[in-house]
This record gives sequence, structure tokens and C-alpha cells, in this order.
Amino acid sequence: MDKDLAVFKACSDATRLRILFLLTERELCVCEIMAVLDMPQGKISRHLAVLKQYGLLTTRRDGVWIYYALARDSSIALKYVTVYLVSARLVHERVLADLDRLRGLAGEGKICVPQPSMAVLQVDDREDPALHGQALLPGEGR
Amino acid sequence: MDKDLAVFKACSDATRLRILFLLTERELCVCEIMAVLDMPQGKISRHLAVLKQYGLLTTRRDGVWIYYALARDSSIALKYVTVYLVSARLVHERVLADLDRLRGLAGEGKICVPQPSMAVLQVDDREDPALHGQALLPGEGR
DNA sequence: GGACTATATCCCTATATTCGATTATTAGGA
DNA sequence: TCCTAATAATCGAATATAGGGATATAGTCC
Repeated sequence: MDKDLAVFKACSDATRLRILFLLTERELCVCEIMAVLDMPQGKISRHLAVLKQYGLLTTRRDGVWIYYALARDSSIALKYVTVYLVSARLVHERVLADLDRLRGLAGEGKICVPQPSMAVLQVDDREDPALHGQALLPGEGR
Repeated sequence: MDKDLAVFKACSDATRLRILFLLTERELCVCEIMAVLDMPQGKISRHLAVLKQYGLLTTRRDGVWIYYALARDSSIALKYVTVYLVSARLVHERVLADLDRLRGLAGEGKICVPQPSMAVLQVDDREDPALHGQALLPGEGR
């Protein structure tokens, strides 16, 4: 139960929740999250560390950049939180704005220029992904 | 998004999470929860107030007793948390022990003697209730 | 090696959360 | 009306968490 509790603790902060929503789109490096949320680097980095420590994120280093992605199957709660994130991402105004800003970043050279990430969310939003089928995250085939 | 955030804050405490698991069984009064968790009254009452304030619980007064029950449809996050609770309740040792203790209470006169609650969880545990069908809470027909 | 960039970590302060202990409130019964 | 049981609310102390600012680390390129 402790792992599940950790998942809820991780989600109980507005900044971390926004980060999690962003990561339903694709894996991201710190500088991208900084740019989208318009927050100082230390703050983003700290929250990412918390999320990773609680088992919600995995990291992958690619040169200078460190990519964060949603972890999978690390606990029961995370499974349902992930389904929640995918379901709610198109509902909340603030999340929609964040996702728009994220898409507007690519290739404009505003910040760092990370590797282009090809992953795209493969969810069929016409159905409720939570109740009628497993929600898909980037890189996950059906 | 604030309502969803409140749900996660509500779940980010071990005691409150245990209470929520207990409430998947049926509505409960404070004294029952006290007895099952073996915690002082003030503590239980305080956590119940938090859960109610965050929109996860509803209350019903019946004479001296106040019954707490899981709220429904108060936010997107609560919907998924409820599905999580119903799915995980039979997995975690501690939750199983709590539920056993709860069932062992009835009619033994150990504590207060609340109205017998008839509601029983109507979940078909052979299926994954989260992904293949809506989980049912007490009093909810299919 | 030196400069530069992306990221992590540390220190410190402000704020929030949790808890035990106590007191207040409310309803029911003698 | 007084008493009792169930529940809520308050207070103060201890702890946890979040934030800004500064510094440290680790790759990359020259």
C-alpha cells in the first residue's frame, strides 16, 4: 500500500500534476517543461526528482539532456492515475493550454533543442479510454 | 483541475487512504472506523472532515451517529480513485486486515451499535472492474 | 583543458500538515 | 432538566513540504 500512497503524494501538488499531464504527450526533458510551465529550473528539477523517487517517472539520458517519461506498472495506483491523466487531459483548461504551449515549442529554438521525439499519444478519444479499453501512452501499441 | 488536485491531496495520507478503503465496503460511522483502525476519535474525525471538505465523502445523520460514505461524480479524479479503491482493496494485506476487522465488529457490542447497514459491495471480482466495467459501490445497481 | 549548457543539489525561510490533548456541540434517554 | 454517548472543533508543538537563490555536477564542443 505504501507504493500506492507514494503515488497519491506525488500527485498532490499542482506543479507535479501539470508535469504529469505534459508527460502523457511524450517524454520530455527538463528545459521543455521549464519553458511550458514558465518556472525556474531548480523548481522543475526538484519536482521531477520527487516524481521519480515515488516511482512515477523513469529517466533516460541522451547527451546533455535527461528525458523523463511516465513509468508503467510500478504500482496499482499508478495504473489508475495514468488512465486518469489520459482521460482528463482534454478536459481541464489549464492542461489544454499547457499542451498547446508544448506543441508550439518544437523547432523554434526558444530553448534547448532536444532530439525530436516521435512518440504521439495513440488514444482514441472518441471513447472513454478508462472504462472501455486500456489507455495508451506514447510508444505503447495496441 | 483544482477539484482533482484536492482528491489526490485527500488520498495522500495513510490513515485517510485506509478510511477510503473501508468505505468501499459500506457507509460507516466514526466509532466503527475508530474501532477498526484503533485510533483516537479526534484523529479519525479530523481526517473525515478533510475527506469531506475535499469532496470525497458525503454524510448522513441518523440520531447520534453520523454516517460517512464515498461521494460519487464530484470530480473526474474521484471517479478513477474509486475504481482504484475497489480494485486494490483485495490486494493489500493491510486493507484486507482492516476489512476483516470491520466485518468482525457487527453485533459484538464492542463499541457503539449503529444501524445495521445492508449495503454490500456488488463487484464481480473475477473481472478487472476498472478496465472492463464500471466498478460498483454499495447501493449502486448494475 | 576551458567554456558552455543542461541538470541536480544545497541552504534557508515560509508555509502547510499532522498529531495529542482538551474542550465544545449535539442528540437521546432517564 | 441533567446525564451520557457520539462527534466536532480548537490549541500548541513537531514535522514535512515548497520555494527562491546560489552552487555543484556532468556532458559537449572547441
